Amino acid sequence: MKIKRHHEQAEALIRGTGARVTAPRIEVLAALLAADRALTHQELEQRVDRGRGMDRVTIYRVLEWLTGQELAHRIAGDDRTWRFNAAGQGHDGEHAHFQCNACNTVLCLEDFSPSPAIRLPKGFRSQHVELTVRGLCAKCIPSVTPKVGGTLLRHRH
Amino acid sequence: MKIKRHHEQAEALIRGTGARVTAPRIEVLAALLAADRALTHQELEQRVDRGRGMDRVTIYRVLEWLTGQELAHRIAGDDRTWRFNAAGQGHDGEHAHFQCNACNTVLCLEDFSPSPAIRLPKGFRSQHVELTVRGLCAKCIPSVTPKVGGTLLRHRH
DNA sequence: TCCTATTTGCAACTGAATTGCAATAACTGC
DNA sequence: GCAGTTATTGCAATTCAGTTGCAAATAGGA
Repeated sequence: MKIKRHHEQAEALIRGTGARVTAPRIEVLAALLAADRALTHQELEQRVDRGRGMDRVTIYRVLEWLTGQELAHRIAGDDRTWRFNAAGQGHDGEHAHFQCNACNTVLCLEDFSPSPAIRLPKGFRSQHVELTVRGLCAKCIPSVTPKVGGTLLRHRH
Repeated sequence: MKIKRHHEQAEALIRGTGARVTAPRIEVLAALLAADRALTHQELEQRVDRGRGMDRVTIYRVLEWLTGQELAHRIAGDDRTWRFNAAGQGHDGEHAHFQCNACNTVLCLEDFSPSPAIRLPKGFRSQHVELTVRGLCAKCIPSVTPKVGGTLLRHRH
């Protein structure tokens, strides 16, 4: 059973940090591990709040903690809400994100090739390069595709 | 006088859209044109609110309008606040952004070379590619540089 | 100068995220 | 296994960016 495995994996990862192993931490991380895309706090609340009444704030704090432990990534989307993603699933290091312009779904893409050389202003230091592709996901294309075809959607910046 | 020129330029740009030429629109756009980096709503409020009592909401609405007219870009930073940038200053089309991990300053970088080929999942469509470099700006490097040197700062994702 | 649709100002509201503090429960050592 | 300590959690209140509704003001055409 898959769900079970994610719980176990989550527990192991958390235990590995040396910090306390608690139900909220396990459940939140397991939910992230089980997801095939980045989840918002709200989505996590729904997936985790079954049975047990876990507080909203606890989820926020767990996510903050997971991010600090590098067990999760926090992604800033275009709609002012954070999205989270389990780390260590082949998505370590530099990688790109995709965000759908219609439903705002975010997911991680393959690691991308050495970033094109970008010239920074004098005295600046680069620490991390992020590449975000915006567009339409498979689910949303039908809903915006024109009847005849050919029209290009205008995009936001 | 530089400031004056930005006002005139702003007025011309706005007039060019065919819509009404109003003081708030001119002042906000002029402030964006005068800036060497992307400005938050708050920063704009400070720069524009001199003398005249321009409402917060008006600035929001002007920015929304400018963005719609493609006279400005809206950039999602890592701190849940929008930043705005006058368009048409050689920063049209695909370009990269830099955001400082310490002070959150955002600025536009040179247009970047054809985006590295990213494989999207089946059925997805790409509309816009964004590249963001995170790191430290010239002003913030002194404040975080270790005494002896060599330590690498851990970076957020 | 007058008219009308577009903009602006004001006030109230939303929704995500944060903070303070008391209550709870993991781990430690016995 | 049990008590003690300290990290976590739950709850309530708060912040902060951004949004909405509506009446008052005003740009630009007649």
